[in-house]
Amino acid sequence: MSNTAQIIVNIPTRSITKPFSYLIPAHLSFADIGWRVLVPFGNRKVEGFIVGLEAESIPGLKSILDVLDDYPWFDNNMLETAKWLSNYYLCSLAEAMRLFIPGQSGIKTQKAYQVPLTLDWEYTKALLRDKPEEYHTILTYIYEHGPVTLTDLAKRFTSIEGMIKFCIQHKLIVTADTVSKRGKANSTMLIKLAVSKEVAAQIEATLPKSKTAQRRLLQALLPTQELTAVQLRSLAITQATVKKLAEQGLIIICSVPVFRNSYAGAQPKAAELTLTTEQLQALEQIIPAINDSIYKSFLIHGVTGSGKTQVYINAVAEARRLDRQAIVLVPEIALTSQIVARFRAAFGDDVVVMHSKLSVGERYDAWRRLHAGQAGIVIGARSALFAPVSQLGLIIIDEEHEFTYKQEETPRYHAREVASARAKLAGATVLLGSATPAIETYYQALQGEHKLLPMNKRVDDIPMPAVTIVDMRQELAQGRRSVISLPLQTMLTEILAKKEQAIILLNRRGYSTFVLCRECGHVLKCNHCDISLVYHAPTSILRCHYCQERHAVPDVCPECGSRYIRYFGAGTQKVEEALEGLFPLARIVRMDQDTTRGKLAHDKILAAFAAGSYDILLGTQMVAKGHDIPNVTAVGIISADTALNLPDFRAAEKTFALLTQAAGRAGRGSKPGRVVMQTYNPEHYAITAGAEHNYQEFYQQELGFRQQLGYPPYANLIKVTVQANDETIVHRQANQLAAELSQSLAMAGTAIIGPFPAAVNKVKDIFRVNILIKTKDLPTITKQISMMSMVNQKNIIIDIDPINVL
DNA sequence: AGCACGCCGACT
DNA sequence: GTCGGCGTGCTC
Repeated sequence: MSNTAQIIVNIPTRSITKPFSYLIPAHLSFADIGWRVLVPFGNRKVEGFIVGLEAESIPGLKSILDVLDDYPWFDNNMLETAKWLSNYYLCSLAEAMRLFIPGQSGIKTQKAYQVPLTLDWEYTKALLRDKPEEYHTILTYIYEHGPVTLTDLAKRFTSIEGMIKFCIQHKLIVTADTVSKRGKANSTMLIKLAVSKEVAAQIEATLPKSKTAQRRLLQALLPTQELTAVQLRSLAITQATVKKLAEQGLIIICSVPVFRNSYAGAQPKAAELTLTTEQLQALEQIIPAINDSIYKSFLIHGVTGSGKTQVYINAVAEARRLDRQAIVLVPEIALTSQIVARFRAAFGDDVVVMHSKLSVGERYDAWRRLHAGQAGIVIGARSALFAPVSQLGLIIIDEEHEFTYKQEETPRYHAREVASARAKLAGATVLLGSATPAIETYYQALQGEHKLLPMNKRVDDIPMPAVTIVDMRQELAQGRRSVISLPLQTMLTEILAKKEQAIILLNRRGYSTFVLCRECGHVLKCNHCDISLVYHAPTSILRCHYCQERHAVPDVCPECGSRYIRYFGAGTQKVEEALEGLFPLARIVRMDQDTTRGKLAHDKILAAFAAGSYDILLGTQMVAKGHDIPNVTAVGIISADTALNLPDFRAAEKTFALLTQAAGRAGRGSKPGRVVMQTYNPEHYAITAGAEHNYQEFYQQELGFRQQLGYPPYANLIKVTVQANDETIVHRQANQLAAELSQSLAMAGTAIIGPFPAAVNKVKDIFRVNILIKTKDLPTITKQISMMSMVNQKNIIIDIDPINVL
């Protein structure tokens, strides 16, 4: 008999790594590995996850207080995935397991106090003699009302802090936190016939005429043998009648969970599409793999508009046919309503959509539907990867190169890596899709880690748009200083005349990107961050895009007192102004973080644009994603090298992906598309290859660069960031750490680079210094690091496979 | 994460 | 001589 459980307590800290042992009380003897429980921990009650059982009991153990669900939350696959994650990304098992819990924890704890039963009131009176009257009043209140929450006390009395502290110190009150389970299931009544149809019919016939309600209920039950609460209400049958029949043993009253579903409503099945040859060829490879139930990974390298979504849908249909579940990851749910709509059209209520706007309750319901097998497909951002699907058959990652798949807070996992780990453990298929695969992914595909499935043709053989590169240095040489070059202006004039539409991309919001004093060269910077302030025109205010702080525009330069303060660099607002000047009759709509505050703002703007209410859509990278508007025949890229100038090794990759994606928006209908790219680096391979839609060319160039500098895929990176609010301390600590690392990680194929200050040296008054580790043997190095004391230091961030090294 | 224990500065 | 600062260590 195992009566002891090993439990990971759900506390968000790296310093608790080992499980704790608790007794399993007799009434909870069913509790097994994977269950979520409530345990006493110190003087608190916390959530815990059972990860092991052992037979012998150690004396003095505390007991599990309760279970949090009526089934084990973690199955073996989820537990093993969490272990893998904690091991690979150097986080605690608790931090990894929390990812699988909606809202990170299944309980809500409220601080509460009560008076101990053994309290000596005479002694207390003496103790409180020279204290304010309030002390006694509050103590009496706590005594009379049992455990009283801190919020309740704060509402009723003023300045309770000192009193609480005093009482705890003298043991007049003790903490007795109140714990409530989160995301309780809503349930509804369901009544079932407890006897056979024949018997019921017989009884119904013999019932006295006066019992009309009971007879009606039995009659109603005869055809289906069960009725829901809603049906009972429509039959006007009361609770009393139901109770009567239940007492006679004719019916059973059950409670069944109901699920909140903000996407409810059956959708019509989409018409079967005729697949292209390339789609069929891809599916010929994918479908057998799903049937095999052995891990296999595919990379669909498909140009924009080649019909990847249809391949996803058919693959998911196959998994569902085999009664296996599918996880579909998209970079950002708000920007991908089209793919969600297509899945819902094809699979109706079998689809569960996860997004950040769902309440914790809705999230719980979605999770429960998946767990109960009531839904088989989950679509969402990277967190959907942790859905409780027990029959995992397929994981799809759309636009796999997107940086949003990397979580930028601990645990700093990459969805692609976790997907492959979870799929390996489940014997599932992974399907990655992109027009511009990440260099690492494509490299792995060529090494045979992913089966490569090329899709080079657009659906209906629509040609790729023709791209013109405009050298902005030449524009300037010809005396043109506008942010809109002559070729771009010409293109826009032409398409406006034809009543076609255009998208303009500029990866910077605001009006101007920096504000400079022409007298002394001083650039206005944020007080809390080491970054220049951005001028926002409509409000005439300077804003920091890192800490969001607003500053008034100074009349004179704070350095030299000069009045020559000028705005430089173009943001979306400035381009909007320029476009309005050039095309006063054109209807222009701007889409960036500043205009998409609301819940469905993206969708609204895109829908209005798609419906033809605007001629030009202008915005940041969000205009380049997830839509398909046939009347868009022109795309203008104001500054193709915005991302290129970042001092990061992925700058070229990011630029190439964005250019390709933006260009792909043009000419999706019957009319051919055109693209104008403005740049100061017209000969850079990210730009030239982007203009030619030539991934291979870009890949070869970029791979050479990566090899030369020993960057991924030729080595793995680990970024160690030291943070502190004192610049000298940060540097001292970083230097010390770098020395320590060079010593303990000294081996061939591993190099320590830095410390060097982060590109934005200070954010919100915190200084950051990075140390970069390059290694060809990641498992050994992570193991070494995991034994160092720095893994427990909270001002040190360890980022395995960082997405940037800034 | 909390919370207690513990060792050094400014106050009745 | 005490109140209180936050460094260190523990929680089954």
